[in-house]
Amino acid sequence: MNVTKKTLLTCALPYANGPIHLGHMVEHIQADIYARFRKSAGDEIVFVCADDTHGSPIELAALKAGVTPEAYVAAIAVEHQRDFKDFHIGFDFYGSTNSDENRQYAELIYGRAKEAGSIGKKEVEQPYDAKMGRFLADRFIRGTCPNCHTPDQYGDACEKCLKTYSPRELIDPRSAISGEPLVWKKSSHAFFLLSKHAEYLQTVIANPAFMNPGPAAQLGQFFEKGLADWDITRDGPYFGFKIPGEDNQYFYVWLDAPIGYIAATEQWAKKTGKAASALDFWDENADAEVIHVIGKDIVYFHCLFWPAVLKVAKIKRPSYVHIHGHLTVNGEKMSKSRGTFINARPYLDVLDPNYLRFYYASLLGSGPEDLDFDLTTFRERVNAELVNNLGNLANRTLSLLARPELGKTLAKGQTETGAKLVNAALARLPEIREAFARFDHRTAVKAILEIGQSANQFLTEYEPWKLIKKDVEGARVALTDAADIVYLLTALLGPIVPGLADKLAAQMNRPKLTFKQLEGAKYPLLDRSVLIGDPSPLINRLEAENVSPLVVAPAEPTQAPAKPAKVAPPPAAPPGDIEYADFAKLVLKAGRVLACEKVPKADKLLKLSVDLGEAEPRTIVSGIAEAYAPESLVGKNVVVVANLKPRALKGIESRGMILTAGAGGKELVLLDPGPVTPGTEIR
RNA sequence: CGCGGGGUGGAGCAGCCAGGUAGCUCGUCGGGCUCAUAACCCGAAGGUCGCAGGUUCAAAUCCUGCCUCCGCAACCA
Repeated sequence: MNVTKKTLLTCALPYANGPIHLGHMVEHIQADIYARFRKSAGDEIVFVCADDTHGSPIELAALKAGVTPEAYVAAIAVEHQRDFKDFHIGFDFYGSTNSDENRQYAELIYGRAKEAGSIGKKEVEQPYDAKMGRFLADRFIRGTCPNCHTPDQYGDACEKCLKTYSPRELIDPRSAISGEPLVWKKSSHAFFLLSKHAEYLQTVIANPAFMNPGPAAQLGQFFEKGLADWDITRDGPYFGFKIPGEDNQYFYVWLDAPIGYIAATEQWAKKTGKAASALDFWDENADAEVIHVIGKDIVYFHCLFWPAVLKVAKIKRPSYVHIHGHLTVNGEKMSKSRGTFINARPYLDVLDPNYLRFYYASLLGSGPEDLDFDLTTFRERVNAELVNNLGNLANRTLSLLARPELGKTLAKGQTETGAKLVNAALARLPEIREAFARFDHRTAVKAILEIGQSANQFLTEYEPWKLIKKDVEGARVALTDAADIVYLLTALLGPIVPGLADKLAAQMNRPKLTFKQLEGAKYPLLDRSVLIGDPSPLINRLEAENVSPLVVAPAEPTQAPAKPAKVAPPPAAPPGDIEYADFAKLVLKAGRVLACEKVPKADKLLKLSVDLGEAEPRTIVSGIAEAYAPESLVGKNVVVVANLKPRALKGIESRGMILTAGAGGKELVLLDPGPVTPGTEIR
């Protein structure tokens, strides 16, 4: 990646059907750090993003909410932008894929792909709801299982006998939306002929300057199987752009979503006048770089489809795709049922964004590894490194200088020891620059911490708090040298925690430094004739009670999202309190385990026979096999939800649910109702 | 043989791609300092770098095999 050219930087477009969460922030914070660093270094870089607004999930969500899709995504856009702004994400522009600019570029690109012979037509026959006038995805189809004849099963698999099939095999298939019988309808779809570009794509992804070799190797399997052509048509009703020359057909959302990068650039150009058009960056021959920052889940789209589409459309392909890992919370995937799904807004309600920015920066390397958000680690790391090392350095230095004896005045002279201290810090700049430039933010953080430590050591050595009692000028000299390092931190911390860098600069009563200024600089950095300002603690320590509200009480599981395949998993608003009447619906009973065995070919399931004081023992399948050996359960008393709708698991009908406490997997204990008669109701 | 990622002092991680001093945060123990946000500074204890082979003057790092853990997917009502 050539860092001297003007650069366009993008984040993946968040899908406009749910709020921004801390997983999104991993991406946006690391990209923002990169953008701020490049700007501080004097490079020309434009940072854009947009909401991804099209597709069936949004169309149907709007339908359900009783608003137009346009109104639906407009409301989400306001929330998204507020969340990003409050995390200090400094976009130059934040747009929407539902824009005129995006339509124009989508049509342009489609037209050029067609001219280039990369669009094919194919007749496809799909399930159709005649009453609603719409084609149906498998999950919107219900019917009787062709294998076991259980009624009301999904279009692709039976929950009872677990056989998978195609909707065509279903007996009496109906639309889940209207209940109307399914019909099959033919439709002619446009396909992007990806298979024609296999050779080109293989050379693109093999270039280590284009993408990380790990994910590139994973893409290799697609070439082995042969690249599948890509259906880019969706029949109406659909929320998206109509395909030119077609009646009721739209571009598939994944076609126009990345084109949103170009459209957002165009919108930025129009708004600011800083470029004639998006083509200043995106033209095949433009003297510019395009960098995408994406999660490892959407590598396929960005590294295979997208370069091929751009090539046939004669548009510049990205020079670098930076792939990052996902966020885990307490070592596991974020989970609503465990209360570890943390949205951006609830975080902002309780904590300063700089804590999270710093924490992420301290963990982010240049590879695609996941990173973990653990409340204790988060708190300790932020306290030790940001608050104690750096924040406290600034505070102890400035508050001494602000004492009446010194009167906020800096020393005039220079010292050898000061020169040594400051020049040693300046000598680290090339390494810090290189780290930021390859998104290796944690290496930069480490170097910055070492600079902070050097100044703390310096203060311990010269003890200005002692000197001030007998040699006021000596104290002033030592503190002035330390303050040079504090001032230097305004530049180094700027990309990572911009809010704190600004605050620090204000306390020093002068503008914050840029990387560019720093790179030509030598000791002394401070203009000695300017007084410092009023010091105060830069940022407070995090106590356990500050962070504990982040992990909320487990929310009730929402309806299972069938196929979450988009950029952003859509978190629904957590339900509030329930009525007593809802609780009263539950029938909880004590049961005794009569027999227990492992379910074959299932790691987590045990099949139990439980006496509930009824005529027959119940068969219950429970996901506790990792925590309990089957034989250890026989004779135990357990708490059972007795009136849960029966459900087939691995082909066995489970009639009830056994209650446990704990995170799941191995960390899980059975609730014990005590020595009561089987069948005793629990209230 | 499904795909992928790990196994480094008590905990969590970096170092591995470009072999040559085992590093960081927390914790433990001892000391210093007392300006600062119970902070800062110094020192100590503690590691067969999962196991076994191989390459090499030299392996945490490269190669081979094995063990093991964790994600994803299929079963957590």
